[in-house]
Amino acid sequence: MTRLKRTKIPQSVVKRLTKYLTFVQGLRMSGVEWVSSQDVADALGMTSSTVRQDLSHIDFHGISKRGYETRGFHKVLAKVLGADTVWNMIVVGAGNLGKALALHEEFPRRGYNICGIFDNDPRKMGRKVGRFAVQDIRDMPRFISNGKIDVGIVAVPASAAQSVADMLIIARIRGILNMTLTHVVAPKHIVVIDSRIVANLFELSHAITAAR
Amino acid sequence: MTRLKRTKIPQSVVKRLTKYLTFVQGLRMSGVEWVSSQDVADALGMTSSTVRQDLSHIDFHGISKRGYETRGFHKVLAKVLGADTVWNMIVVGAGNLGKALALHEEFPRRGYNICGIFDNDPRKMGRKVGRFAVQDIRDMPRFISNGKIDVGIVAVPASAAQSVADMLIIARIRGILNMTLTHVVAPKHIVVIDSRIVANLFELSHAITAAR
DNA sequence: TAGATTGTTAATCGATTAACAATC
DNA sequence: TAGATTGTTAATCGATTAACAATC
Repeated sequence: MTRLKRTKIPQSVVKRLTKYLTFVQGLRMSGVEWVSSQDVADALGMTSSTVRQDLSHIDFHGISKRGYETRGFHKVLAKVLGADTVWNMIVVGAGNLGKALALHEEFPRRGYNICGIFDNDPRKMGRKVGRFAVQDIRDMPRFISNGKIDVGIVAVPASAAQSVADMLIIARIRGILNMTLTHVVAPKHIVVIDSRIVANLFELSHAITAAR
Repeated sequence: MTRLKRTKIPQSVVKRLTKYLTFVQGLRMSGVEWVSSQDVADALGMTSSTVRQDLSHIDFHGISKRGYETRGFHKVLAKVLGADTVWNMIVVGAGNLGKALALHEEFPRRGYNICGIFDNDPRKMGRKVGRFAVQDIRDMPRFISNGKIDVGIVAVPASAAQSVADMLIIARIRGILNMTLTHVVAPKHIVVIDSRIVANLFELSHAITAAR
């Protein structure tokens, strides 16, 4: 039974672990059984030193001359990232983005189950999004406590982001995926991760502009 | 006329500039005319030192005792991030996520215009996504060169990500927004920014798990 | 065995924070 | 003026890379 290490893994390392997970999963699907730190580094554009240093945060070991067994590698990465368990999520905001996320097959395929979608617009309530009917946001707190919901995805207009986050926090959600541009404030026992697509577009247009 | 500085701005700084832009835009909308580095830091959960250090990369200056004028601050951030110009984008992949992105009002509102959506599935071709008909991916290269397309959003299954990216690269796209989990390889004159929502979910479930 | 590759320590590099003189 | 706040230099902190002994 693989045990997690006590020490906190830096966020920079966690971000790379998500890349390793995807890469190693691909290798397994191709039937590759062993991979070296250099292989990983080459595929993902980094140094083998970084790969080995990152793995030192994890209770998993390679073998000299052979590298890492993909099976165990994949398994431990999934465990460390929480990708080996099932998570219950709700989507708040039934606009185009919220609806798409509620329908995104990739999430349940990976154990991130959508359990409901909420909005505050009465005209949207009851409308079907796949197998879900849009629910009144006022029913959200009860839904969270009844359904053991772990994660709330915030896909509302920026102006409503903080108040929706506050509702989620009061309802004792464990984590928030913030899809809005707004910075969301939360007590530190609640995890907030930003997934701000427009901010990524800013980064992109900056880099294009800056390239000469 | 505001001039951009010569030196390259570190990516860590650029990421924070996107937060400043959103925050300062909100201030302007509320009619606030001046903001101090401490105000920004408090709102976004960082130190005032970081804010001032970040601004040293930019050709914009505050005034002792008053801080920064929001109008100029907003303007220079928009300029540095390329948010003050119009960008032409296409979406590749007409699944739920691709369709939602093609419909996302936030993008054109901010100058990131969707110009078309492509897929390789003949059953999807011709179908309407808002005002767009899904086009054959084989017509993509010509569309890019004819339409002065700057950015390609890759919203296809992970297995197709690299080959789609290669098509975009050959067609001389300037930047790629990668929505898939896969690492995308590109020559260094092509900007690739990852916006991997599932990876953000991994980060989230890791953090929830790691919190004791 | 010989040599490839790990795991870890040490060196380097970069990013964040602290401190403070300049200044409005 | 007095004091708040900038801009920048220096100090600290953390992350990445290099190097190499251990080892399979």
